[in-house]
Amino acid sequence: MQYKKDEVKKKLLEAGEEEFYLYGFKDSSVRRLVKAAGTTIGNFYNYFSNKEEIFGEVVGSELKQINNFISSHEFVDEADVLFNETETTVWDKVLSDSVGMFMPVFTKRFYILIACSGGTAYENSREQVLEYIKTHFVEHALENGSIVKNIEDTARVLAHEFLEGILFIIKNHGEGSVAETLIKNHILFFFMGTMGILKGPKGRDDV
Amino acid sequence: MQYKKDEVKKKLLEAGEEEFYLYGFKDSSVRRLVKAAGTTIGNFYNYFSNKEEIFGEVVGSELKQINNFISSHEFVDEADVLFNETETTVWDKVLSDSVGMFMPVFTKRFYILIACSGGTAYENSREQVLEYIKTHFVEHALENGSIVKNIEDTARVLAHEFLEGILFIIKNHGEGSVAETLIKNHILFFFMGTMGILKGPKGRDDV
Amino acid sequence: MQYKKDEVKKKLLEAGEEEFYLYGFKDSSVRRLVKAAGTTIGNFYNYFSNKEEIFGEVVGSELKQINNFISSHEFVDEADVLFNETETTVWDKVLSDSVGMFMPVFTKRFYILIACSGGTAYENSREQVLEYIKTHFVEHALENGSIVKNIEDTARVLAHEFLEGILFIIKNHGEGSVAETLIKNHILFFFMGTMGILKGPKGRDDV
Amino acid sequence: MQYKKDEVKKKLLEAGEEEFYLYGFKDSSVRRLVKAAGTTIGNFYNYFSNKEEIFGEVVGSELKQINNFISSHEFVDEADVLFNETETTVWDKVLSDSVGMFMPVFTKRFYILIACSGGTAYENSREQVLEYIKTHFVEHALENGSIVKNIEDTARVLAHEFLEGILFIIKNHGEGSVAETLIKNHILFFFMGTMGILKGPKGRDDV
DNA sequence: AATGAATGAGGGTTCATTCAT
DNA sequence: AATGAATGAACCCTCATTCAT
Repeated sequence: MQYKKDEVKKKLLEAGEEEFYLYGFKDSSVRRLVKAAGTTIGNFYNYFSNKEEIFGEVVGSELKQINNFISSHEFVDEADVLFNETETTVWDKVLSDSVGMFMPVFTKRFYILIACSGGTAYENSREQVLEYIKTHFVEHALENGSIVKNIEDTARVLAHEFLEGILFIIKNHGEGSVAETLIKNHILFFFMGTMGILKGPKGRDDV
Repeated sequence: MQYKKDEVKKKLLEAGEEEFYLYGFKDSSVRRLVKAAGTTIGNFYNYFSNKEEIFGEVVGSELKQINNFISSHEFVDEADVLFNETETTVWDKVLSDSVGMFMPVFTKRFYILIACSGGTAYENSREQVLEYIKTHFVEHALENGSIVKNIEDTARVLAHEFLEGILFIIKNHGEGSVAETLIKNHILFFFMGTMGILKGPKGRDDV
Repeated sequence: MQYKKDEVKKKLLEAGEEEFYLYGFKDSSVRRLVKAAGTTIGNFYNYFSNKEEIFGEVVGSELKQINNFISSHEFVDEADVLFNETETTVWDKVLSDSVGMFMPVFTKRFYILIACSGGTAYENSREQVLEYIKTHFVEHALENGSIVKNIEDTARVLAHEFLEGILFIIKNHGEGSVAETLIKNHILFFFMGTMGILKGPKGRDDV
Repeated sequence: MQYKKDEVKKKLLEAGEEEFYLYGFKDSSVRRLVKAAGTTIGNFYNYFSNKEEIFGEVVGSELKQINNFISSHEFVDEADVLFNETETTVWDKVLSDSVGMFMPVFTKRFYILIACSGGTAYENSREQVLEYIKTHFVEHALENGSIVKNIEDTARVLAHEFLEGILFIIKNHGEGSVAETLIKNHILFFFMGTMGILKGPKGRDDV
């Protein structure tokens, strides 16, 4: 009976993904999960030693991908291009070229990792991503000599906002082309706003 | 009236506030709540007929305040001033004058009402506030002849982002003067970004 | 504030009567009772030391009355008249004359004592009344030389039936004139049936 | 299927039968029930989704049997024979022949269904059976031109009495041969009494 | 006398997890 | 590998009763 082993595990992971996505880890139910996967509670524990473990397997690869992404500095490099580009009309074009690079990160499982991991060992992932966004935002902000008060705290707020925008888009528009457009708008908005409050109104240096 | 009635009810409400704030309504525990309040389960039900009722008493006045605020159109009027002000240097001043008006709304209990009410009759509050923000954002956007794609969906994303920014500030900075500064920055950021993507780069109409 | 003491107690007893009548002792609620009486839980315990005590005061006098009735042999004497009357056409008249004598016993509180006392010290009242009915039924039955099998057990069944008929009438028709008619019919039915199975079909001795 | 599944379910149903029989549905306790069945609360909910479900499984087949019985009109046909038989000496013989037909209906679970179902979806069963008995009683009564006052109400009283007699026999004598004798006597008593008050004393029409 | 706050046991039910089969 | 029965703690809530005021 074991020849379908991988398939069962796959179904459990898929059902787990949906379960955690819909209810969050805390309010997820193993009973409901296994029912959706078409197997039984007992068998569930042949594949995972507890509820947290399957959560880890659902989001684990996502976490690696994020870490890879972060350490590759791809995003930072793109941001550099935008920040250093004074001619804002170019932004739209640059974004269109590079947003496709970010999209593979912004998946349903990314959403689960960040927004549904409360009560697990992964619940600090959000904080890590937040810190990453904030750090690079602050770096650029300081480089550009912002005169904004509470720059550190404001950076955290904006980082949070940025992240929440992404999560909202994933949640409501999945991973399709509409999502891509919205994320492009979102990033554009974010840079516009950032430029605005860091460099001053109109995004110019002369203020 | 018994000797400690008001005091105990106050303690219960405070403990409830903290409980709902930390765990959300769904994952809150009456046992933990009453323990924190220094009383017993049985006594809890002398003050509230069920868990949802105490939640209602914690956030009820908040909801009224929000509704008053929304129907007063104060925020909309302020937004009008900002949107119609082409000289962006004025924005900072206008905001400094008016942000104090919004602050009384942005309380911890506002946070609970919006972010911790899942499972209660109040869980649609978030959607209402979101809709309110979106509606007025879209109105102005359309007035200003935006060329952004998916304006409706983008509006929802931005509305969500705006709300999340506020909630984040409340969660991390309470209701003090730092919070006020952050909210000012946040709103400024939001308008800068909005102007940017609606009117085009540099906030000008000529693009 | 004590000048209305008796009145409060009276209201409690009335509310108790209704409470026990509607829900029975076990499922009765002191909270509901005191609410109906227009007073408070605390005050209730100034008048009665516990739930069973008020039950006792509601049905106590009833119990005495029944005991008086039983020891007075009024019912037995009437039954004698009927049993010894071979001309059954007279029964109706005899009953009409004597049923008024029984009616004061068949009150709402009698119903409560017999049918709603489960869980109290009074729950054996039913058994006592049953025994009383059975004893006098059996006495007459033996006197009349019944040939029925299991006369003792049958007597208990019939006694129970008789009692349940009375209780049903009280419950559904109160203590008015309709109730009186029904009780008359009921007793007539009971004697007819008793005569039938004890003396044989047609109530004659020759079978 | 697990090794003890059927056995445990059987024990639960037996314990449930006893629990409902002793305390009625409302005052029954799942904790007590599972203790008597030798299992745990948690396990109970592996077999039944709630307290009412096990009640349904205890009495469900009984309800079907009653409905079958009622719709088969067996009882009515037997009653016809008795009512139309003027020679009452035959009654005893007729009853002896037919009472065995009713016995399978008069079980402990029938008792539970009728007398212990308060608070469940089955609590109207008593009323249905009562109505059934009353209807057929009234039919015959009207056919025979009774002169009894309040025939409708009296019919309900007698129906109630009849039913209570049966329940009492089940409660006190189980389902054995003694019960059969008592039920025979009970039905005989019932017909004797009915004939008596409907047709007049001595069961004749000439009064 | 009157108030109602306080207590804690018990109500039905859900849960993740263990383990015998 | 697969099944689902078994466990017990925890969930929200109701109850009769006590006692400080």
